[in-house]
Amino acid sequence: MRMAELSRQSGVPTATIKYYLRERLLPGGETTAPNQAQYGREHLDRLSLIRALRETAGLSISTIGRVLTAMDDYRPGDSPEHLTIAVAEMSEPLAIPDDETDDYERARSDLRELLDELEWNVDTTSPGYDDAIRSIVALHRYLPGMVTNPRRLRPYGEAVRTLANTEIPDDYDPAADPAATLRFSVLGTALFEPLILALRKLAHVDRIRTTPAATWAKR
Amino acid sequence: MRMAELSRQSGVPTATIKYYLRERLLPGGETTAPNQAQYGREHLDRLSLIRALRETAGLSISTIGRVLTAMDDYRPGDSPEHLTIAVAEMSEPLAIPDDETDDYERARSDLRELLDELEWNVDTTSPGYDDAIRSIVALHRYLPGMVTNPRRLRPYGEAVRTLANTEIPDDYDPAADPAATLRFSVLGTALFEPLILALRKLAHVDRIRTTPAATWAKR
DNA sequence: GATAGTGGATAGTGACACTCTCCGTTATAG
DNA sequence: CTATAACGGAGAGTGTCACTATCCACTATC
Repeated sequence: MRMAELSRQSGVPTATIKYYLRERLLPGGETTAPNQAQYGREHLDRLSLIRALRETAGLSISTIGRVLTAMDDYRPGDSPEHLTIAVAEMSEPLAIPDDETDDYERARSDLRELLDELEWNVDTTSPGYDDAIRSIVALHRYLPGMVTNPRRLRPYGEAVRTLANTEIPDDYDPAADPAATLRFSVLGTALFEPLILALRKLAHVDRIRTTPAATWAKR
Repeated sequence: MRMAELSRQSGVPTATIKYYLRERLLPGGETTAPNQAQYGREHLDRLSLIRALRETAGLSISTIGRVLTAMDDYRPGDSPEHLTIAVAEMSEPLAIPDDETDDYERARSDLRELLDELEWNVDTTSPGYDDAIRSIVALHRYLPGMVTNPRRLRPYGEAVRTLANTEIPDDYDPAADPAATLRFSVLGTALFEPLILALRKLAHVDRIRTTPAATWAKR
């Protein structure tokens, strides 16, 4: 398969494929002549992964590059925890502005309290940790008076724990097919995110339409 | 308060404030002379809302414009369901490409089945509906073989329903302070989103580190 | 009355994700 | 064995976006 066919099957314009090649998101094909290369199923799969992360998850090209590099670095036999390294690359590391260390300290202690209460076996380098800090700081900043202690945050922790339990079943075996597991791990994280947010909005509508009816029915 | 002071208190550069004024995100101050205007607390609050939607929720300027317009159109006395109109503006309407109607039809029927099973009182115009369709289509497209019937999606629905129940408590009274309720509704939707996603990643790490230990401990 | 600051208009900037054009080379149809 | 189409690769160009900088005549304030 050469470029035109790769473009046709993937639905990605050749100019864009060339761009991804330049950015090293996509490995080059096997060159049969100075200006001829063969692409295979692997390129098709990689292209589909890139488009999913780009269009659906909204990641930038450079972030996708980091995620793909982390995925490529995975070796069968690595502990399953390595699966999370690629996921960690999906978010930016935390940079604390000089004048806001207090806010971050408070957020850190709130999160630590929450994680202790939930008895989660995670640490400050785990994927999601920095994002959680950022979110809690934003909550303090933009919804002043919003408490972010475990009493308030625990429902969120419990809700996502039940999700994690179904997403990673008891018989989950990362050793079975490491490449497929890795792909599923990254895509699952990225593709289910917008679904969760969308369903939450729908749940809000249902809740407003049904439960507090008594409050406004009498007006 | 004039522009320099508004900038100092909000932490937003004057050039950016002027830009928001041009884009009509921020109403002009009360003009006391051809080149003098007074700004108040309302401008400070609005600016904080804009920054939250921009920086934390990552919404575009034009989307923020639509959300703010919807918020401004809210009138005390409107049914609480109007609270969701501003939230609906946070997402793009669904545009179905000509050649993919089948995928969308399948996604629609899967979602309908799920909503029926959950007995949610929502419809196709509710905020989140189009996003959910988009997500399910992406799941089919990028994780072929992924089933999206209620058996798979129900845990997500149940998880966000418990969230909605704590986010909108039984004694929730939208008539109490409509402006504050509206602000809280929009900001709550936007600011808790990244927190949910971050906690989900942490839950995955915990799950991988604890439960399926038996699977890889023997290697 | 000097100087700093103001609101408003216009133009410029840098990042981003492509997209276009060109080139010499290679496949392939007639 | 041509003629033509397609190829891979390099570089420059494009459109959008969210600001940011520069001017300007005018106003506040010391």
